[in-house]
Amino acid sequence: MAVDCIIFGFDQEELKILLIKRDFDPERGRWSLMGGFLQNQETLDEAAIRVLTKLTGIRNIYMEQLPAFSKYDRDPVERTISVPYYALINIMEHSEELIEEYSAKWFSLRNFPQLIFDHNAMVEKAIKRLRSRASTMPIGFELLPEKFTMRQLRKLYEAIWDENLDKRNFTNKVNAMDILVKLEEKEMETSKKGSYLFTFDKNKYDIKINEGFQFKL
Amino acid sequence: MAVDCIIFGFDQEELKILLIKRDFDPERGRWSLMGGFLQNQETLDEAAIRVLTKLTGIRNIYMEQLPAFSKYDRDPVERTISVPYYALINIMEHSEELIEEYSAKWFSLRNFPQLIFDHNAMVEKAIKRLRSRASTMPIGFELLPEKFTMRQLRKLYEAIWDENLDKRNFTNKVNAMDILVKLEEKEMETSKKGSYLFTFDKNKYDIKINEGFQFKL
DNA sequence: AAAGTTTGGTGTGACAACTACACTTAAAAA
DNA sequence: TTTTTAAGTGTAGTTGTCACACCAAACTTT
Repeated sequence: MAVDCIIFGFDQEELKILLIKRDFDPERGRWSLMGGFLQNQETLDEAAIRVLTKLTGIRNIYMEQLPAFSKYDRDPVERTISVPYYALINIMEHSEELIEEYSAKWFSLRNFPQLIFDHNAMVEKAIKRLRSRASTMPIGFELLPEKFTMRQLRKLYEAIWDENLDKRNFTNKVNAMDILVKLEEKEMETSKKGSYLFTFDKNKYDIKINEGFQFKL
Repeated sequence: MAVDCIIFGFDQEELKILLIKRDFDPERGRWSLMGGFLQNQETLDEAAIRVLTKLTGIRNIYMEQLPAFSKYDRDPVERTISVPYYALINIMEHSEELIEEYSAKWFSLRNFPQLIFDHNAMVEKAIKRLRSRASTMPIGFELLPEKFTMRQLRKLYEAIWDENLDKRNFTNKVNAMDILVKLEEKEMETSKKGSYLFTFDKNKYDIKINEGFQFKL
């Protein structure tokens, strides 16, 4: 039993995945998802957390289990059933050292290499799941820094769904949900005028959920 | 590695699950889900199909995998990771003989016994998944006979979501999707006037899906 | 044969949500 | 001072959703 992690990040207005270059057999030298075998007394979730932290150095990563891949010859060495997890991280927080240690690299989702075994299929499934989850759960914020602009948020959703979104409608929808806090602070990098920063108010969100609110984008 | 099946049926305007009374150890005599161990060269899906057919006698059962249960001591005998599958069957088609062979019984979802291990949690997860799937995919028909009345369809969704639905709005919504065929035939059991029978037009549905249609109830 | 009972079948108006769409503002750069 | 760039904002038209009530058909009862 193994777990494999599809690690998503968001940078340069693009979705990225973190892949490792294998320096071990089989398939040494090829690109693959970061994975690991299930250990004694460990749940699958725990194994995934272990693998994720090992590669990124981050704790408390958002992740979700996907359906298992179980074809008996999917791994040529020995029968391995792999449970994929997709994970969302703030790409700025990962540890450069660890990434180097594992010869890992961020790839744009639009253009990444062929992976070993059935890992490409796992990535496909992960994207699909991410797309549908992002519509109904506030998981997008996991991919952004603590403070973010409306533009970043919109570009993120455009990247996830691979479609353009109307600026005003998007802002209106997000504001209508009333789960963000608009800060005094402005971000001055991407424009001369500067744009206000927001944070996700998890507390307020939880309260609203209890009152029957439903996230929807 | 094992699979466990949450088998749903619909009868008497109620959702039911099919449970077996174990005549083997451990937990002999208690109620549980029907399950089985993964065999050589078999995928998890194939294992689930095998288990489902063994108990119901039906082939081509709709089923979907749920996240694995992997606590290391969930099974007291030996470490077993179990992948639950929920399945939807037309309750009229199951084989009475097989059910007897396995001392299986249909229970109302509103009132079924404590199950072994973590099986109750599996049922919980299955219900949740069924509820959300039923909103966006035409899987309800799997629980009904080939020909069904509007009332049956509505009562089914009322049972799945555990809420009352307005008769006219439901009919309007379903008709607006235009994926059912209204037959000449009437069903005369439940009313004096008789009510028209419908079938799900899978073909038409597939065509509409390709054109961008999205099932929604 | 008339009245009663039961379930089937149908339409509309009010309200909410969604979509398309364009100009002004702030600040830095030229 | 002008130009450039992205930020920020509102509305009208349309579509979808929801609440809601009566007549029809056929059998049962008296």
